[in-house]
Amino acid sequence: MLQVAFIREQKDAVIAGLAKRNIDAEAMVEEVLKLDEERRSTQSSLDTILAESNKLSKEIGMLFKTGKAAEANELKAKTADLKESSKTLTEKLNETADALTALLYQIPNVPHESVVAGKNEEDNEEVFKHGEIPQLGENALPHWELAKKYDIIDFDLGAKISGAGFPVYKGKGARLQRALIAYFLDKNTEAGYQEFQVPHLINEASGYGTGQLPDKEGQMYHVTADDLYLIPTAEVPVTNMFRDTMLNEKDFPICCTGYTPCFRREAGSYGAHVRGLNRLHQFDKVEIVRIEHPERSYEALDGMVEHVKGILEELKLPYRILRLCGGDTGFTSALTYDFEVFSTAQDRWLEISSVSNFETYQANRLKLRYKDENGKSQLAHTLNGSSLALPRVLAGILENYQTADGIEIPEALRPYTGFDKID
RNA sequence: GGAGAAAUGGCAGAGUGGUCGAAUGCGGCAGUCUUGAAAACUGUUGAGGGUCACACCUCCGGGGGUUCGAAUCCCUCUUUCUCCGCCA
Repeated sequence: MLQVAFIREQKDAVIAGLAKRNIDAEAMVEEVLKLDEERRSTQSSLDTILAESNKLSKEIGMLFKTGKAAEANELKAKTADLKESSKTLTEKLNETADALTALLYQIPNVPHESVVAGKNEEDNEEVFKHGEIPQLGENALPHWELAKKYDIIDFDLGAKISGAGFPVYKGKGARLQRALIAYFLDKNTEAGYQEFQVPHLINEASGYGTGQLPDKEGQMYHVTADDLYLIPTAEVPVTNMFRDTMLNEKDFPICCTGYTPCFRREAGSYGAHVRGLNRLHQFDKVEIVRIEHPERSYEALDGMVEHVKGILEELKLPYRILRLCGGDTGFTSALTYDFEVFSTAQDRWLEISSVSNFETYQANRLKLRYKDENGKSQLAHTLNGSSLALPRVLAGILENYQTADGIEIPEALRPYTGFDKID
């Protein structure tokens, strides 16, 4: 969430920034400032009462110690009023603070200055494009047909044991998937990211920490018996490792990578555009997460973008990079670049990575701070990106590498698959 | 799942109702000494709110309670450890 002090000092910039998301934030911002004002004045009144009450308690203690019980009891009587008003004020303080927090949870991050105003994906800016789109001719098949033809992914079998959106990978399909995971993890660790294996179920506090809760509650699978959520992305457990953490400047940068399955309910998503691997309830993803010094986070974001570019170029997949417009940028993000691979047989771009800088938005919820050179604690910046989301990369490979008699395996993956063709 | 023990500052570890935000040690930082370093010595060193700055308030795993007063007593939750049971 945004810091109240930031809203107070940069009110106009906050409103102008949120306008790029098509949000008229003026009323919310005014309400935040009002609640904050109220919170502080209530706190101050309460402090005065508590100070008085602490003073009396100490005096009572001294009196008892020196054997003046009568005087002590006299003072005791005086504390009753203080107690009553401190109780009332505490209640009011809690109400105000809760209302303030609840409101702050509803305000998304302020977009970076480079982000353009826009409503939806149509307003995103293409900032980079690379690779030749292969000419496959009339007989090119979409990946779900290829999956059937070569018997490498079985959607019906998954539907039988779980439901739609839970594919079963078979044989060379399963092996290709495993190869991609290993390949991505190796690329990431070579680039200096430390590998982690993290829990796939998270508690409520973690959901709040990275911003999935409360606003995306419906997107996650909720295991009610134990009040845990299935992770929608490794971002959640990985970033939450740093919840309630005080870092030193020399700890930066912190670079993590991890492979996890991801679970998303994707309620209400049906139709042709979600066919095959395009949108799933369970999919695999290798994620990179960075914790950065605020002054270097955009440099880090660029570095992450370059890193993902390197992988896609090694896989020789045609791709483009979009800088998301205000309306399409995720709730918690200040700046997001989406990577899309061109899926030849479907004749459309598929999002395969999303690289974001959250600045202090997550860190504020997470209480993820560091000590600056003056010994003052400051919020760190958090970033993350996919490198990469498996199903659509797989779709891209199947479709772009198909030939009349099989699917070629990209050169870079062959050491991992152990075969160079699916046929 | 059953029985018991525990949770204190970056770490270790005192503290069982009243000048305790918390002894002590280690670590960190600054200084003295040294050509420099180490060692030794001296000082300093938790977080949040609040203030121009002080004052002041809150925090001893989380939440609630008792009390004029709680790190200390009670309830509850979570986590860790030991023993038993079950188990990939």
